[in-house]
Amino acid sequence: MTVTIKDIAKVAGVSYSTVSKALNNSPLVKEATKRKILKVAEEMGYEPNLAAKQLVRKRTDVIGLMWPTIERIVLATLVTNISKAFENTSYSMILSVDSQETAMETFKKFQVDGMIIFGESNEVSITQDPIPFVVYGVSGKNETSYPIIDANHEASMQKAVKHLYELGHRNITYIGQFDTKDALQLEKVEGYEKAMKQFGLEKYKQIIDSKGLNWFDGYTAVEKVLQNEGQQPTAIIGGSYDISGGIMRALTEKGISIPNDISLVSYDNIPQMATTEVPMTCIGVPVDVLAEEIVHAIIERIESEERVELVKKLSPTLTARESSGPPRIQ
Amino acid sequence: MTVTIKDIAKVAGVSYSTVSKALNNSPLVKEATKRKILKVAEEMGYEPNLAAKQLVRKRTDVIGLMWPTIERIVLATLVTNISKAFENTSYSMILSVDSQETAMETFKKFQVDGMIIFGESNEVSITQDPIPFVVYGVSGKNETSYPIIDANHEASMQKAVKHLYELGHRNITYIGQFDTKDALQLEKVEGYEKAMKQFGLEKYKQIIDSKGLNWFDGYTAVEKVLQNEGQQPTAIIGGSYDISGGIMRALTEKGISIPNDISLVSYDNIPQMATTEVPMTCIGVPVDVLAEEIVHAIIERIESEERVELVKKLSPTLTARESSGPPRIQ
DNA sequence: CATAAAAATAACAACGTTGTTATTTTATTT
DNA sequence: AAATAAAATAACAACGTTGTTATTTTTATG
Repeated sequence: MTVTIKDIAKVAGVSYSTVSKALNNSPLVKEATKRKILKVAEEMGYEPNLAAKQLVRKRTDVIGLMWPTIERIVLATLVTNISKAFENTSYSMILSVDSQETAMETFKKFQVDGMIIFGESNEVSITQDPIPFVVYGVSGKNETSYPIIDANHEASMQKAVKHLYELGHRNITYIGQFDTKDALQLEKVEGYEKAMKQFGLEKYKQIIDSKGLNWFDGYTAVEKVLQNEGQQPTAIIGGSYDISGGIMRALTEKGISIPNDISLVSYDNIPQMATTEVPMTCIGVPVDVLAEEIVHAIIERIESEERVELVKKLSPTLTARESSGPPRIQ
Repeated sequence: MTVTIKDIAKVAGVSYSTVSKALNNSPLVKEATKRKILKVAEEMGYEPNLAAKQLVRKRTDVIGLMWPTIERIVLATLVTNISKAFENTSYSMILSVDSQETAMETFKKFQVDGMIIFGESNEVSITQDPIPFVVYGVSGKNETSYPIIDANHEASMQKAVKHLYELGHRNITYIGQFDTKDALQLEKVEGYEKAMKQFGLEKYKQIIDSKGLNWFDGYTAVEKVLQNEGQQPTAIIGGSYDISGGIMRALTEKGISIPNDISLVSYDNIPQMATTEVPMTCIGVPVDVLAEEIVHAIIERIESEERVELVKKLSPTLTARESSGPPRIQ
C-alpha cells in the first residue's frame, strides 16, 4: 500500500491535518513537530498524491508544450532547454507531439495550468480558451490577442551584417529559405535586406533560396553561389544551423577556406555551433536564454493578473567564432 | 465554473450517481435516461475531472514515454506513430525528454500506469520498480528481467542480403556505424556478416564505418567505397535512413545511377523512404507496426497478470522500391 | 390484485489532499 | 493562581469522481 498523510499521522501521533501543514512547511506548526513529522514521512517513503492535491487546489503545476514539427534539431534543442528551465521552477512540463487539436484535448484532460505553443508557420487557432498560453513565434505587424515570444529575427540579421561589415566585408550573400509561409524564415530574409540597405550595401545584395532548412539544402545552395559569374561573396550568412552546416561542408570540399576565403555566419544560437568543422560564428537569441524567457513568460501569464505587454521581442546575441574574419585583401 | 456530474444531475433531475453510471455507459441505467443525461452533459459542456477519477480509480490511463535522444528522425517518426497508436486505445501518452531519473520522477508524480523506454545504448537502470514498463531495444544474449520489444536487426540484414542475392548481386557492401556502444547498430553489422556467410559471399564482404548515423556520415562514406581499388560493389546496404540518404546523394552526384550501376537498400522502414530522390528499397519492421507492437506490449503488461514472453522479436519486412534491381551484366 | 422478483435509481462512503474552523495546550498578565 | 491571550493542534468539510449498498419503481407471477 502507498503511504498517505493519515498513515504518517498515526505513526507520528498527531492529526493528519497537522501532517499536511507540516509537509507544506506551514508556520502554524511547531518546528519540533515539523521535524518529527518530516522524519517519519521520510522513513515511511511518503510520496504525495498529485491527484488528491490537484482535486482540492484546482491546479496541477504542469505546463503542456505543443510540438507539432518534431524533426528539426534546433527546435529539439529548444525543447530540451525549456524542459531544463522548468527544473528550477515549481512546474513540470509534458509534451505532446500531436496536432494542435489533439494536443489541446490531452492538455485539457490533464488540466495543465498553461501551454506553450510553437507558432511557426501555422496560425494559432485558439482564440478564446480557458487555458493560458504563450506562443513562440513571430509577432508580425498586426496585433495579437495572445502573448508572443519573438526571437527577433530581423535584429539578428542586422547584427550579422553589421559584424561582417565591420570586419570589412561588402559582398555578403544570404542563403536561406524564402518560398515558404513560415513567417520566421521570411523575417530573416527581410532583416537581411533591410540591413544591407542600412549599410549602403544594396548593390552587393544576393539572396539564394535554399528551398529548405536542412543540411542538404545549404550544401547544394553553395553551387548556385559559385555559379554566379562576377559577384563572388566574401561572406555568407546561413539561415539556419543545418543550412550553414551544409554550406560549410560544401565550401570546405571545394577547397575554399573558412574564414580566409569566405566568412560564414549562421542564424541559430545553439551550443552545437561551437562544434562544427570550423567553429561557427552565429547570431540569434541563445537557446538557453530563449528557453528561460519562454518559461518565464508562461509562468507570469499564469500567476499574474496583469495583461501588459503581449509581444516580447528578445535581443539576439552575436557569438563570434572562427568561421568569420576579415576578408582577404584584394 | 466547470460543470460537474452534480450539476448535470440537477438539470437532468436525477441523482449524481446515476449520472456517473450513465456517463460510463453502465448497463444499470435505462437507455432512455442514459440518452437524456448524455444530452444534458453535452449541452452543458461537461468535461470529466481526471484528478477525481484518478483518486478513486487508482489509475490514470496514461502511459509515459521516455525519450532521451530527440534528434533522430527515425525515432521521431516512431514516437509520432506510437502517439497515434494510442489513439485507438483508452490510454493517452505523455512524453518526457529528460534524463531517465528525472523522467521517472515526473512519471511517478503523474502516476502513469506504465512506461515505454527507448533502450538504445544506455542500459536500463530500473530493475525493481512499481511502475510496469517495456523497453524498445535489443534483447541481446543474456536474459532480462524486463520485457523488450526487439525489431530484430539481424533478421533485417539477412533479408536485405537475400533480396540482393536473389537479384543477382554478389558484391554487397554495408555502410553503417559500428564504433559505438549502441547495441542496435552492432546487431546490424553482425546481421550483415552472418548473412554474407550464409550465402557464401564472405569474400565479397565489405564493411564501411560511417562513424555516425547522419546524412553526412553516409555521404562521406561513399568516398571510402569508391577509393577501394578493385572490389567495387554492385549493391550497398545503408545502416539507417539518414545514412542511406547521404549515400544516395553522393552516388547521384558522381553520376552513378541507382539502381543501374549500384543498388541501394536501406535499413529503417518508414514512410519517408518512398519519397527519397530515388524511392528506396528498405528493410525493417514498418514503423507503424513497430508502434502498434510497443503499444500493445505495454498495455498487455499493465492489464494482464501473466508474465510470459519477455522478449518479443518482430519480423522485419522488405519493401522493394526503385533503388534496387538486378546488377548490370558484366 | 396482492406479492415477489427484477430493474432502475438514489444515497452514501470512500479516495488523499487542503484550508477553515473549533478545540486544546501553553504562555502571559494581573 | 485565576483570567486571558497566543500558539499549537485537532476536527471536519470540501474537491469530483466511482462503486457498493439501500431504496424505490416497474414488471412478472400465481
